[in-house]
Amino acid sequence: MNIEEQIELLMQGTEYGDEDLKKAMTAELRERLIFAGKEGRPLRVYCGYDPTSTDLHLGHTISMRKLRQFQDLGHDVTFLIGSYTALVGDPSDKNKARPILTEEKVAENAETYTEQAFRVLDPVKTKIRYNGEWLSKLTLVDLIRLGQNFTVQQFLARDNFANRLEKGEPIYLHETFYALMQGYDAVAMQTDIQVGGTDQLFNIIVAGRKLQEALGQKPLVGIITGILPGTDGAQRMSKSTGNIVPINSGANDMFGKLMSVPDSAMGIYMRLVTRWGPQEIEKIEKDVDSGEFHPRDAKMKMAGEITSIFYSDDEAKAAQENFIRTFQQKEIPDEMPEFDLQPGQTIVGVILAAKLAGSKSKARALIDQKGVRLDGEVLERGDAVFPHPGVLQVGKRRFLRVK
RNA sequence: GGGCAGUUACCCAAGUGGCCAAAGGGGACUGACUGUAAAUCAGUUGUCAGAAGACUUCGGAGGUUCGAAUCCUUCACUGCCCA
Repeated sequence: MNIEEQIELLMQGTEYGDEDLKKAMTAELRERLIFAGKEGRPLRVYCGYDPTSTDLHLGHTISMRKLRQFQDLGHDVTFLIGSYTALVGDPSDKNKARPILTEEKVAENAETYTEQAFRVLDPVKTKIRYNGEWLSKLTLVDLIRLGQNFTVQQFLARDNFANRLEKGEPIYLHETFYALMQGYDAVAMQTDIQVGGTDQLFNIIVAGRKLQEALGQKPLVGIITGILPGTDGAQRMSKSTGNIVPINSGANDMFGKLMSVPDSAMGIYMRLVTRWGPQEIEKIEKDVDSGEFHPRDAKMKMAGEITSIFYSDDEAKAAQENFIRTFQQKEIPDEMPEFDLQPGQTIVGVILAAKLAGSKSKARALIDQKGVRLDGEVLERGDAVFPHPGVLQVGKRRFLRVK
């Protein structure tokens, strides 16, 4: 791959919110790549992760995909665990202050986090470091010196702070430390390239670069990846909005969730999550536009590609077949949870016991709405004794084999 | 430290003594339509009861009243202004 092709790939799916900034970063990236080629030294690339949760979803993997692209091009990638920054809680992606985690919890989370991350990254080529390594050594004086590089106005200009200020919501002082700490990470690792989401724009472009410059280093190049919308296609994928595609919930589930993503979000999913490069993606989009490729089939291809990143190719293929059978041909899926019927148990009782509804009222409502079927027959009376063993379907996608 | 305002269901938000299980919106769920897409239409959304109805809920605790989300006291939390 020549330099321009590398740049095209590495800038795929980036989002700077400002053309000039993007141009500047592209130019600096080019400069670095040329430099690296001449010196014969790989670029030092990192992305930081706060192990605040352990259930990773597709949104978490975007920056990992980007790191992987650097890895595949032979660069030196560090997976930085924000053991110390997690203690503060990043204000960037929330409009509320985050609860502070304990050190034990952070260590515990880090383990499951990296294990999942290595489905995207190359484990052999990845360095893992913890930012507590250097942040724990900073003294109050050091912190004050770091703080001298920034003004309060710069912080207040950030979207999430400005919003909260306007809405009259609290902004805690310690939240402003976060950017300083992250900027110092870049200094401590003598970073060439830092990868992060648009929510990290300030932390990367302002804090990291400024501190490096102040401390006599060449300011890093920020690769700012776009935000992945959730399965609703609109809001950012996040656990609290409930629109996530978890990476650990099985191939069938992943495939199905990806198929439920609106068409409008396909482009960004392809750019941010798949292993495909710019040419492949453009071809798919062109064929869909011209009507040669049915959007549904394009989405299936995408869902298959993504599923096979996290599971084996065979599992991905099986998930696709299962999807076609269940939803396109309306047959029952080959795998579903099982339930042992107790004598005398009512229909509502079974739904409740199998946790297909949260309360009796909800279960009754589902039955009233004709949302409950047994072997394809709509069940009318919830209080009746469960008629006979069979496949119970609640809503469109929940199945239960009652024995 | 002082003054003022606020805290309502998953979220936003109306409600200022009975007609309040609590308007409206969002979200979620179900059905129709479909490509399990989007859009659209109809419905559901505290718990229990087959219906009538009963019970628990409006930041926490206590009180006034026949009756409180609404009034009083107190505590906690948040914001704004002043220092």
